Amino acid sequence: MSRRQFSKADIDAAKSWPFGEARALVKRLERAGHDDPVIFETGYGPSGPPHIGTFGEVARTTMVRRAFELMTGRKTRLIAFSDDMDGMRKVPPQLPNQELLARHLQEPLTSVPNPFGTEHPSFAHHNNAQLRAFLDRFGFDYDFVSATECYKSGRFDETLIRVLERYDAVMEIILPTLGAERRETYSPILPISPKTGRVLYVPMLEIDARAGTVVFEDEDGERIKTEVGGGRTKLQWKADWAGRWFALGVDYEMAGEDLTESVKLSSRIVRALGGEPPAGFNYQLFLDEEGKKISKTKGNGIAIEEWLTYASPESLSLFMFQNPKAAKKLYFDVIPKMADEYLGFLQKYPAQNGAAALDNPVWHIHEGAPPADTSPVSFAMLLNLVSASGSADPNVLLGFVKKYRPNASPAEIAAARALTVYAERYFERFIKPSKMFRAPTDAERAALEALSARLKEIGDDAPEDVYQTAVFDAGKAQRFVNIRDWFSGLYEVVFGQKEGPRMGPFIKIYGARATAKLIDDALARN
RNA sequence: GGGCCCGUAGCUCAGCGGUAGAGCAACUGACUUUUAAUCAGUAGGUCGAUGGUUCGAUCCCAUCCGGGCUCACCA
Repeated sequence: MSRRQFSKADIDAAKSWPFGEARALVKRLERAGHDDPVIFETGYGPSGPPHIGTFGEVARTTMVRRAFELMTGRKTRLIAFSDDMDGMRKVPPQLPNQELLARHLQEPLTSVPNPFGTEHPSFAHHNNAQLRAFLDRFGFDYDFVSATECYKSGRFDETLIRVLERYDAVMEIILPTLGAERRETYSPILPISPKTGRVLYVPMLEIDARAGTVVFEDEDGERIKTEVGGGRTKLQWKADWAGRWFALGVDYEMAGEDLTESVKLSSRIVRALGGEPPAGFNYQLFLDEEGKKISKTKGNGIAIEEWLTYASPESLSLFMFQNPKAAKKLYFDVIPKMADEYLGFLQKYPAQNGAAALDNPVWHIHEGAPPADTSPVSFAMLLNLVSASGSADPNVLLGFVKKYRPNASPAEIAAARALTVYAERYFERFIKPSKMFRAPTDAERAALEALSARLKEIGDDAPEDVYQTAVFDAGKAQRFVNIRDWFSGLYEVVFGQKEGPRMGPFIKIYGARATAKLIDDALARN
C-alpha cells in the first residue's frame, strides 16, 4: 500500500469524474453550508439480495467520497440506508415459505417473518444482514441505517411533523404526477394499523401539525387519531426519499438513470420541507451483449457472483469506474479485458505523478492507496498457460510465471497466484469446452510414442534444452516435411488446440513423466 | 410524442476551443532448434450526420439520425 501526497494544483487538475462530482458537491456545500461530517448516502431495498448494481453504486459513491476527502480534507460518512419499513406488496416468487409470507402482505418488511430459517428476526433483517456481509466482504466503509429504526426511535419524528407543516406544499408537488385514481387516496404519510400491523394506503382525514397527529380510517373502519412519530406512520413513495435526505442531512447520493424523475421530484419536495437536495448524478443502467436492458427476471447479463468467479473485485470496480454515464454492456467477454486493464493501470501507477496518478482508475479503486505489488503476468497470459498446459495446478502455472519473469518478487508471485484461481475457472467454463482433440496421423503417432518413451527415459531432472532436443529429435526421426507440422500436430493431438507452449520449458516445469502421460493419454483416446 | 442521458480507432475508454490519444486486438520484423512469451515497429478514425457561432470546433449552439431510461400502477 502506498498513499501519496498531492498538491492542490494536482487535485485541481484531476479530471476524472469522481473529482468532477466532488467539485459539484463542494459547490452544494457552499450553498447549504454545514458542519462535518459530510453525508454520502446509498439506498437499498431489502426485498431481495444485494446484486451487482448494489456493488456499483457503493463503489462509485465511495470513489466520489475519497476524491472529496482529498480535495477538502473534510470528514465524511457513507450511510447505507435500508428501506426496510416498506410494506411487502407482493411475495417475491423465488422465496421459500410462500404461504407463510402471503399471510403477512402489506406489513413492513421488518415485521414479515424470516422465510429463510436464519437467525434473523424478520425477512428484512435477513436481507439487511446480507447487505452488510456483502459490503464488508469488499471492505467498504459505511454506516448501516435501517428505516424501521429511524421511524421507531423517533429519529424521523421531526421530519414527519415537518411534512405535516408543509402538507399542502408537498401535496401540490406530488399530486400532478399521479393518475386520477391514485390522487384520491394518496397521502405522503402512511399509518401503520395498530390492529393488524399493516401499512395502510389510505388518505389522511385530518392532520394537526402542531400536535403532530393525523386521523385515518383503520382497516375495520374505525377512525383513529395517532401521533405520526415513533414508528406509528411512515412516509410513502415519492416523499420518503426527500424525507430521508432532510432527516439525515444527505449531501450526496447517486441513482440509476431510471430514477431520474424521482430525483427531480424528491428535490422539489425536500426544498418544500426547507432542505437542500443533495448533489449527485444519474448513472446509466447496464446492457447485455445485444444492448438490451439487463433484468433480473430475464437473467441476461452477469450476476456479481459470476463476475467474481472469474475475476477480482478490483476488476469489477474498474468496470464501475469507467464511463458511468454511458450505458455499458455487461457480459462475459468484458471480464478478462477488465482484469487485464486493471493490471495495466496498476503497473502504470508508480510512474505517474500528480493529476495523472489521481486520474488513474486504481487510485479510485483502492481509495487512494493502490498496492505496490502486482502480478507480473497478465490474466490473458495465465489463460494461455492454463489452456496450453491443460493444467490449472497453481504450482505448474507459477512455474511458468517464474520462468517468464525470473526477477519477480515473492509479492508479485503471490499476486499472480491469486489470479490463477480465476484463470482456472475461466478456462473450465470458456476454453476447455472449445478444445478439439484430433487423431494423430501415423507419422505423428510414431513420433509421439517415441517422444513419450524418450521422456520416461530422461526422467524429470534434465535441463530444459535436453527436453527441447528430444522433441525435435522425435519429429526429425519421422521426416516431417516442415518441422512446424510436427509441432502443430503435437498441439492438436495432445493439447486439443492449434497453439501451445514452448515444449522444452513446458516439460521441465510440468515434468517429463507427467508430459509422457499426457501423450500416452492422447494416444489412448484414438 | 415530451423530458433526461449516451454516440471518439475492431473492442474498452481518455481528451472537451488550437492541426486526434492510450490499452487491448490486428499486421510486420527481430529473437527463440515452435506457432507461447519478449522486444521493436506499422497500420487503423471526414471524433453519429448536417447547419451555425468563432481567426479556429471532437469540444459551444441548433436540428436530425441511432441507442438507452422515463412519463398509469408498483417501488
